[in-house]
Amino acid sequence: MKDLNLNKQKQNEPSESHVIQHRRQKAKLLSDNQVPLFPNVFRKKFDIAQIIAENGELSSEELESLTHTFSVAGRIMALRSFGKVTFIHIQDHTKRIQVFVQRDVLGKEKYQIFNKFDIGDIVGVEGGLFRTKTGELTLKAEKISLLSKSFRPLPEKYHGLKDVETRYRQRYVDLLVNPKAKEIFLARTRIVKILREFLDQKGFMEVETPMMQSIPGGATARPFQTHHNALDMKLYLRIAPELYLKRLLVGGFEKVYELNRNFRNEGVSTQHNPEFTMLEFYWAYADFNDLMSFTEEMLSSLALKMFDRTQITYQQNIIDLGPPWIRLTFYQSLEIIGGLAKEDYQNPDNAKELVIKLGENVQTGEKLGKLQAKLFDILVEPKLIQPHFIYHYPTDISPLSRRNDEDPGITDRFELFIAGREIANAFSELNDPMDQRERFEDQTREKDAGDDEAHFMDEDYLRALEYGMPPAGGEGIGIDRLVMLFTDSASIREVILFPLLRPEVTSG
RNA sequence: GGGCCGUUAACUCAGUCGGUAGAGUAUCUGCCUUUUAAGCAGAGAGUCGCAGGUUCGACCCCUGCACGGCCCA
Repeated sequence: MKDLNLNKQKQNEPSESHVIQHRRQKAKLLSDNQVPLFPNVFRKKFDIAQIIAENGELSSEELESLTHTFSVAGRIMALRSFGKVTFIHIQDHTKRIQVFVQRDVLGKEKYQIFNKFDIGDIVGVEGGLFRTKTGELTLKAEKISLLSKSFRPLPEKYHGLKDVETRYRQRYVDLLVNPKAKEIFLARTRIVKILREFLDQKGFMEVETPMMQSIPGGATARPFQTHHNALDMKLYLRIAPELYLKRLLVGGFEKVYELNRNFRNEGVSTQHNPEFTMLEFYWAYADFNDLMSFTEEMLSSLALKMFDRTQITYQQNIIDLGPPWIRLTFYQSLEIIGGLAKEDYQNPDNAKELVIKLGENVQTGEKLGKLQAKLFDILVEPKLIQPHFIYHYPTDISPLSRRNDEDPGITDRFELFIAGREIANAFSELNDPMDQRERFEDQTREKDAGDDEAHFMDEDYLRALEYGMPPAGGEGIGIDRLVMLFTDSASIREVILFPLLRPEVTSG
């Protein structure tokens, strides 16, 4: 095989990295020598982790006495050549293992071909195991073949890929070179799986309801709009599955859940991505008190399954998810944690003045409940580091919740806060169609007054309630935030594989 | 939407009171049969985010824009 003599060749495309050009030329050289660049014929017999688990403890002598070979496939992540012998590390979806490649074993021709392989190439290897002088379990290659040629250089081996923008835009590279990134998404998958198992085991049934809705409901948020061409109709991406799941309670399913994407047309921050994942579940013949205990059990058992204990560390805070969690009413929290007196938050003028003093905007005609919620957001929420259930929210910010039997101004609703953030929102469901209609009408008035987050009127939902919905409790848990908590991630973008970014500016 | 910060080689980063750029890794060439951030010798590689302005001269100073990060709304 010829040498490349790359230095003598003029680079005619200066916009492209030299590494890429070199690799194109190498690829051509391999092709010219009848080495396929992307063959799909190799079948590996082992995952690397399996080989290490089953043989990692064996002595040199025991390894020598093994009669069978091992075949693995993976990406070359490191390459150290000594001329007639080369060490590489290959990585598959489980682990890395060192491979020792010798000219005397492969033969001159095949070794020369192997010498054209690059870091980043995916290869298949077959050979026996041995231990190097330094004791590392290593595969002695009897055969090594190219399975997929790589044309782009991987990031620097020591510092890895740090640039946050590149990590998000090219997550495939991030996952390849940053073990922490990979761990986060493995954890995410485990968390989701454990939650599903928990709900399944409790007799809940997973369902799928529309993500494209003609009336977006179930949350206070601005929706995305789209259009269906054939039916020539306006559609919205759902902001929540809530109203559909409750229709299913009317339909006779008593325990349902949905764990999937919602879309809200709002800004991007460390805690908001326009598309995000929610778990919502509805439980007939249960109320918000039942849901508090249920939530304690669900999340503490999740911690136990993930870490074998109920304590988790989040951004330097040790948070104990072991039940029972602190329970305070909304008003209690304003007083005890927010440091307010009754007249500060119960008198609308005082509340309004205080909100403005705290630097928040107030719209004209804003209801007391909304002002109180703003006071809560500023004065209370950031202080709720350990798990807190805050319950009995004002009725006028809870248009789908059942009123409290003693006090119609508040609802049987709670939110769960951990690490200063809302993790769950739950309530005894409002199943009185007359009350629900009035609440929708209220919301419609607010929408007309300019609140584009207010709820839409949904006549079909009201019709469903008129057939009769069993008394029930329902809850939503933000999965992204939960994963942040369990993976100690400061930004939601760390737990979303492909977070929303502005389009990349392509030069030329 | 506002404030602050960042953008220099494929990657990680230096850098200059304003005199058109450096290191390590990676790449290429040569040597090397137990290395592991391998080593040694040599070489190539940059529209200093983009566009204007000030200046004899701008990567550096000024303005605008783009993308990203953090904080605030």
